[in-house]
Amino acid sequence: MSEVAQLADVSPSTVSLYLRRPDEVSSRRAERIQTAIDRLGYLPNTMAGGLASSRSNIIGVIVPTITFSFFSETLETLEKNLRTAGYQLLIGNTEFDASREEELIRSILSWNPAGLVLTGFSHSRKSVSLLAKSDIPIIEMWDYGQEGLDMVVGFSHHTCGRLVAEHLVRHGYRHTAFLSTNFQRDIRARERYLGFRDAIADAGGSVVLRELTGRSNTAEAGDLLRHMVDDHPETQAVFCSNDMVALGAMFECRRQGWSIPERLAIVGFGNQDFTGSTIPPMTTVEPPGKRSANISRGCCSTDSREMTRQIRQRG
Amino acid sequence: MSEVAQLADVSPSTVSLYLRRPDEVSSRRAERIQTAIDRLGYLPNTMAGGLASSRSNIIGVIVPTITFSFFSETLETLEKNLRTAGYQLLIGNTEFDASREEELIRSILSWNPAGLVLTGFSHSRKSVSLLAKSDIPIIEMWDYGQEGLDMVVGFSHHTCGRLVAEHLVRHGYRHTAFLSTNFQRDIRARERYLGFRDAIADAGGSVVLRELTGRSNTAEAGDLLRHMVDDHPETQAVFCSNDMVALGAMFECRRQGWSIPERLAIVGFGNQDFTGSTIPPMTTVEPPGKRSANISRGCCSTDSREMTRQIRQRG
DNA sequence: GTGAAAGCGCTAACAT
DNA sequence: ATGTTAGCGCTTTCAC
Repeated sequence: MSEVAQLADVSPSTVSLYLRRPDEVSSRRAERIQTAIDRLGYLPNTMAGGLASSRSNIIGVIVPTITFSFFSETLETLEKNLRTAGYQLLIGNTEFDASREEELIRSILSWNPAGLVLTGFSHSRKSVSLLAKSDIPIIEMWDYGQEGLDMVVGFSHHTCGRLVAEHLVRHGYRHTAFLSTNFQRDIRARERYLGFRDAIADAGGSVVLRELTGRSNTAEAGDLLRHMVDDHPETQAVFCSNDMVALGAMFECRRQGWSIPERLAIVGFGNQDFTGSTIPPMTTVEPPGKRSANISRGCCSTDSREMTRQIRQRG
Repeated sequence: MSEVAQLADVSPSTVSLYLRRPDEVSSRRAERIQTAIDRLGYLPNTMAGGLASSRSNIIGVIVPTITFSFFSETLETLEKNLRTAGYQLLIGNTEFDASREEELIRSILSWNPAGLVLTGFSHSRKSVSLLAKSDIPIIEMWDYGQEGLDMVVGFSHHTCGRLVAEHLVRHGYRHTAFLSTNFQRDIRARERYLGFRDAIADAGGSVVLRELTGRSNTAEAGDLLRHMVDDHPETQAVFCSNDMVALGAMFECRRQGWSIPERLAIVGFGNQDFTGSTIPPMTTVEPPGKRSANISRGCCSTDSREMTRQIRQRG
């Protein structure tokens, strides 16, 4: 920067000012500075700036995995919105591991981030105390219904489960199943299950639970479904923890000659692009992943409950 | 840090040394320092450290989008491997926009990263000159066959297209189509098309090209396929630019009563999890996304051509 | 093995 | 609107 200042024949602080608030520098000098910057190919040193101002334009985002389409879409939307506000995302993925989350929080915090976005409410005790010490804005996303550390943007998975259950009951289904990715990994799938189970129970129906052992695996979903129906032939409807699981279930139905939804109704979660093209079109739930990006504009609505109502009835 | 030093009754530089190379500090003091760190909940300031040492543990990774499963899987694998080596990923997504890439390169470079991973060979002139000035290791991934800026890890999409074509020709198909996400966005899909087209031409066959207008859209893929077959009923096989497009194509076939692969063979790209569960199981290409992570261990093999041979013949 | 001193490249008062 | 000055919290010599 001092080189730029020298070449432009101004003081370093004027260059600094120009870089941060260009309109507070006279146009004559601004021009000279810009020329010098271009000539030298000057790139500011963000770390020096961050140290001096003791802040950064980094916003940490911690998700369980970026390979789930709803998380990667959330990230992409978040990034798109925050970028225009001048922020950079530092993305961490925990792989559904709490100790990994703690480690990530620690390392992100050490960057003096402008904010931190976490997934869900479940954090280690140490993570919580780390976060308590920092005074940056913290957002917990993708869940709703508990008291958060700071701000909460999300929806209630329990309610989501209830709504799907009520939807199915309304259509005459009583004997149901929940086909899920592993609860230990996917805590929110468990919440949806609990809400689903409660509402089905309220309606006097039954719920059979089946958890996959691996990560979201379409093939395993098919196998589990087949065995589940063997054990519980009365099952009329299956709520799957995500669209990929539901896709696996749909293919298995076809393999077994079970018509959808007459023999077995299938409901997904995620509203992935392909769900509108399956045969029959898949009934699924659209989580408000794209709206969560609004937090960047200070609109931290926690009242997104209504969004889980967005059950795409298709089947 | 000075607080820690005071509490542990050592000098700040000893604390610094302890943090970086613990075994070079006497165990007595090490213990005192660790106690002080725990008591104070001390978190190092990465930016100060980075400024002083003029390096960082950041590795920038720029991909077109994190919502394509092969990129998000590459990212996850990269992250897993680099994390153990003490690095942090700063992920940027260009949304297939070259000017956006330049912007990202600029902003990542300003963090003094330890390295930079780019997707493909296509960079703006300015990006190239920016990168030339920096002396950090640069990796171009997900493509192969051109001279790179520094290191290259990937495979030839052109060859991939050829191999799929040869595979189809070997199975007796001559009249083919290429159903693709938009070439302007997905340059590598275009490369696969070119290789495919050349090899089909060599075999005396025909190729009809259809590009989607939006982003990977299963529904649009179905529509395009239908119209394409209307126009070219002689078509026997379709190579799709990714598995999602292929999924849309498969559903459309079923909708139209076209048996796979008798009426129409479908080949995908990506080897996504679900491809093994479709009816019939989808023939697809497994890109070496997970092996690209080996770059972290200094193994920058560019000879990954053989990997495109991993055509999962299933149909 | 440990500490003192000198920066790293900026920003943020403040004075002009 | 511009320049001067004093750090930001570390790392890195270099003595000891």
